[in-house]
This record gives sequence, structure tokens and C-alpha cells, in this order.
Amino acid sequence: MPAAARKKPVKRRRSPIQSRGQATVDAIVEAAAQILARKGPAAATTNAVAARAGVSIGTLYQYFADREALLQEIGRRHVAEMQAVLADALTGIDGLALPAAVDRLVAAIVAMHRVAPRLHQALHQSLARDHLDTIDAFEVAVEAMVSQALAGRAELDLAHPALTATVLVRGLGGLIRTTLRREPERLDDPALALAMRAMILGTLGESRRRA
Amino acid sequence: MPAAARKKPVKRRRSPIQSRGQATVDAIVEAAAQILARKGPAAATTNAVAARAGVSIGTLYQYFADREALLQEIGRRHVAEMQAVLADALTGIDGLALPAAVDRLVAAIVAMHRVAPRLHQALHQSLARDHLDTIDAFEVAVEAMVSQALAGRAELDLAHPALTATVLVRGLGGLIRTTLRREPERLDDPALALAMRAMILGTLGESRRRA
DNA sequence: CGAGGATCTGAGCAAAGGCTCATTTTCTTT
DNA sequence: AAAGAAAATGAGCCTTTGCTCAGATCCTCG
Repeated sequence: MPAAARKKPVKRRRSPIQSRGQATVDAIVEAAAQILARKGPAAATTNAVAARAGVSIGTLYQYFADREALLQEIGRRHVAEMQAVLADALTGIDGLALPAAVDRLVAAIVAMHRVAPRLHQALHQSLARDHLDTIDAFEVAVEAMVSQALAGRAELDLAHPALTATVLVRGLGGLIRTTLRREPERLDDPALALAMRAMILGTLGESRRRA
Repeated sequence: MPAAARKKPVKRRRSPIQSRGQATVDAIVEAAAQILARKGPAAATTNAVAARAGVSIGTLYQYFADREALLQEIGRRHVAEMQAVLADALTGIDGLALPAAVDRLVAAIVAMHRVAPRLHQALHQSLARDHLDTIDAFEVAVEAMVSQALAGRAELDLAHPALTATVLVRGLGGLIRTTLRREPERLDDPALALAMRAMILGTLGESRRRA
């Protein structure tokens, strides 16, 4: 065994082969997500995560190259979950009349953010500047989806479907995120849902080709 | 001199008496803001700040109890600046007709975020969870202001001015922040301004008492 | 059963960063 | 000019945290 220059003596981030390994990985990710959601990014140290997951620090590093990788994995899972909720809440929306469709959309976007609000926030903080990629990609996808849906409704007669979609998605997203942070309980307020509805309908109406 | 229990041997955060001290404080705050804006919260270590400001760490701690205090001060100054820009961009808006007033509002909100976009972002990250208070308070104030302005226009006949204001302010804020982060250059796009205008007008129209 | 791979352990290293304080330098004031 | 207050210095203490590694333990399979 040549003691030559070896940068990575152990191949980190091994994929679990046995089911035991998979369980460990899940435990780690869940523990991290919990700490992240409850106490914020700063509290989510690798040692704390390992401790909460009930494994040793060494085990954690067997599956994740570094802290970043762990955070990214959490982001990936979170986005997948949101996507699932969104897709589910949106099935069959194309068949609905406009007002009903908008109600569904509002409900869907709210539901999507309700999956793991605290975690969502924490991720937006800790991943920011670095790997918001995952979340960004998702948001871009959502915008594209909505753009598509809008363009499909000739009745709307939008001048710039993509632009309208961007404004709506980012606007609603920001509104919900801010509300979530400052007045979490208010997300249940029916009045807010109505206001969002008004915002969407109004924006759509005002964005028609000739208006 | 009784060597009793002295928790704070030196009264930190002394207010500068001589002009020299004030200059030092400014230098520190500016250095910190710069690092924060250019390299993010993680790079804004107290040592780095002191170095960039051209003073020793000891001096930094003479004026700021701890890192947090420094960040808070930056937040305070930033908010003050935004407020000034906003107020300036909004003077005389009450005398304008609705469409013109909306254009002004859009311009004002964009201008306000353009003051120090990167810093604004960094603050939202680093202060989050702890001292977003300063920024939050400002945003609340803006909402109140807009609510006031909306209620003042009988022509709008809004059912819930405060709610509408909340939706508009948070929505626009989120939209701008997201855009700033992902496509900074796009803030100059006239099409986006038009879209925002459409959003505002549409939302207002759809939020009337009877609509 | 037993070899060999997969998994797990945890003390502790090294780096980083917040912060202190004894001392020196500069300014003000009489 | 000289004392005393204000301001500034910076080596380094101390804590925290990401991460390594040498070895122990657990599983699977022939």
C-alpha cells in the first residue's frame, strides 16, 4: 500500500447497501430536518444531528461528504414533497371553470407551503447564497407550469402569459412566506384566501391583451 | 480595588464622544455592510470587519457589545435609508389620479429595494430568526402607510383596505426580492413594471366592496 | 461457522471565530 | 504643560464545530 498522496482515504457518501444503512440515512436526514425546523440553521451542527439521529458522528460522514451535502439532501427531499403536494392539489384543474380553478390554485399553493413551513424557512436561510439551486429550480418549474396553464386558457387572452405567471407565482410565494414568518396562524384565515383570490383574478383581468 | 465579581469590567458600546470616535464607528459599520453585501453573512466576521475598517478588533468591541449589535446597527441604518427613499418617492402621491399614483408606487417600491439590494438580502438572511425586528417593524409600517393611503381613496371603495394593503405590500415585496435574487438585471425591465402595475390595479379592482 | 464486506463508533485534531484586557497612544482642558 | 479621559491596539484565550481515522461490531452468504 503506497502511502502516496491520498486526498480521500475513505470514499465518503457511500450508498447504503443493506436496509440498515438506508434506515440510518433516513434517521440522519430526519433528525437534521427537525433541528433545522425547530431551532434554525445555526443549531443544526453535524454533531447535534448525529446525536439526535442516534448515530455517531462518524456514521454521518459515512453517508454525507460534508454538512453541505446533508443540507442539500434535505432540500431535495423537501422540494420533492412540495412538488407532490402541489401536483396532487392541482389534478383536474384544467377542467374547472376559472373561478373554481383559481380557488384550487390558491389552496394548492397554500397547502404546498404548509408541508413544512419552518423547514422551508430554514432552508431558504441556510441554503441561500449557495445551494438554493434545488429550491430555485423548483420555483422555476412552478412558474413554467403556471405559465403553461395560463396560456392554455384562451378565455384569459393574456398578453404575456409567462410574465403574468412570474408575477403571480413570485408574488404569492412572497406573500405566503412573509405571512408564514410573521403571522403563521393567519394562513388559515379565510379572508386571506379571498384576498389572494382577488389578487389573482384581478391580475389576470388586468393582464389581458386589450385592457 | 475589590476584586469582587465583576461581570463587565469594561462598559462596552461606549458612545463616541470625540469626532474621531464617530468616524471610527462609521468606518466599522460601513466596512461591515460592504462585506455583508459582497460576500454574505458568513464572511462578515468581526475580525474581517475590523481589518477592512482599518481598526483593531479591540476598537470594534469598544463600540459594539457583540457581533449581533453590529448587525443590528447595520439593519437600523439600512431601514432608515429605505424609509427615506420611500418617503421621497412618495411625496405628493395623494394628489395624483389613480393610474399615475400606482405608477409612482411601483417606482417607489422598486427604488426602495434598489438602495442596497445585496445588503438587503444579506440582512434578511443573517438577521432572520433573531433580529428581523427592525426590518419587520419597517415592513409593518409600510403596510400601515399603504393601508392608510388606500382607505383615503373613496373611489376605490375597498372592502378591507388593510387586508388589501397587506396582500399588495407583501406580494410586491416578495416578487421584488425573488427577482432581485434570481434575475437582478430584470428589475429594470419596463415590462415587469407594467406587470406589477397590472397586478396592483387588478387587485384593487377586484377588492372593491361590491365586485 | 467463518470470512469479508458493510456499518458503526467516538476521542480528538485543526481551524475558525468571538471576544478580553493590559497597555499604549491621542486628545482635551485647564 | 500635564493630568486625565477617550480612543485604539493586538496577542491570544476559549469555545465551537466540521471532520478524520483506527478499530470494533454487525450481516450476509457460501
